[in-house]
Amino acid sequence: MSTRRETVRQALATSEGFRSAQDIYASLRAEGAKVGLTTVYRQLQALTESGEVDMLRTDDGESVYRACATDQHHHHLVCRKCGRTVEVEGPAVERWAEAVGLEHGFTDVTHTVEIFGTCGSCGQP
Amino acid sequence: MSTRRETVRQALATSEGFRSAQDIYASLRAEGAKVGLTTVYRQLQALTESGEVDMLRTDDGESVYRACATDQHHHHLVCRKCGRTVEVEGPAVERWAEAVGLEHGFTDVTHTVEIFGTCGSCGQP
DNA sequence: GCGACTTTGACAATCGTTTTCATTCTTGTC
DNA sequence: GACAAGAATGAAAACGATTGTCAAAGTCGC
Ligand SMILES: [Zn+2]
Ligand SMILES: [Zn+2]
Ligand SMILES: [Zn+2]
Ligand SMILES: [Zn+2]
Repeated sequence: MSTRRETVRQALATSEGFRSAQDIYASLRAEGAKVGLTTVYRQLQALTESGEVDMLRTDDGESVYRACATDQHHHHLVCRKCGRTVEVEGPAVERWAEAVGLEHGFTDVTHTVEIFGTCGSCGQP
Repeated sequence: MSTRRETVRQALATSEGFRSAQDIYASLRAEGAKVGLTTVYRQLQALTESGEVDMLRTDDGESVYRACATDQHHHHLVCRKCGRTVEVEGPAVERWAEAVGLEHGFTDVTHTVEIFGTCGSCGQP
């Protein structure tokens, strides 16, 4: 459908880690794509809502996006320095979160789980 | 030391759930306290750094603060509607996160885990 | 009281994100 | 093709939480 959607999708597809909207916008412009910042935001939002793209917030409140390989529920192990990201699953955590919610009488239980660290490449001084 | 620190501490102590800086500032002003927004931010930052107060980000990017009962590492089960919050611990999750990090060669592994839901009181229409 | 140092808070500045709205495509119809 | 109606686009303005600035006010030791 939208050619802009494809442009943004492509930018994410060729990225290893999570990237911010501004970041994506800048690199798209750098490579000559004619696209506006507003549209990048809109497409990212649409892609996120459709589940094609994962979004999370960095420590400083910026939203960052990533096109993950799997479309199943999963979490991330993210390198604080280079952004390298590994998709991880943890059935035990899923069950634990659900159980904790029910145990306290909560319904519609969801959770956010992210793991941060310094990856092997970035760890060597 | 600072009387302002105590004011903010008190505002948090009498709150059940997480509250934003602006929110705290507004209610302090409402009850006649003479304090500036900048100072509320500063005190919250100091309290957070000292570990007395927990901070997390809401879906819409706002930072919210809470004076938790325990000073040990823990996570939260938060009601989406009324904000009621339960402090929860999950040794298994701690180990899992650490293991996932090491398994992929990551060091200085940390994690964020929050559980959201609708509490019993808010669930009944 | 006085100087040195710290704390405070009104205000301006920052910055990611969202709104606005006029212009530019698309698409369906004649 | 021409043309109207609707959707998509993006430049610029608006927004809102947070942070920086800096002069005034408070604290402390003397
Ligand atoms: Zn790395
Ligand atoms: Zn999960
Ligand atoms: Zn509730
Ligand atoms: Zn933990």
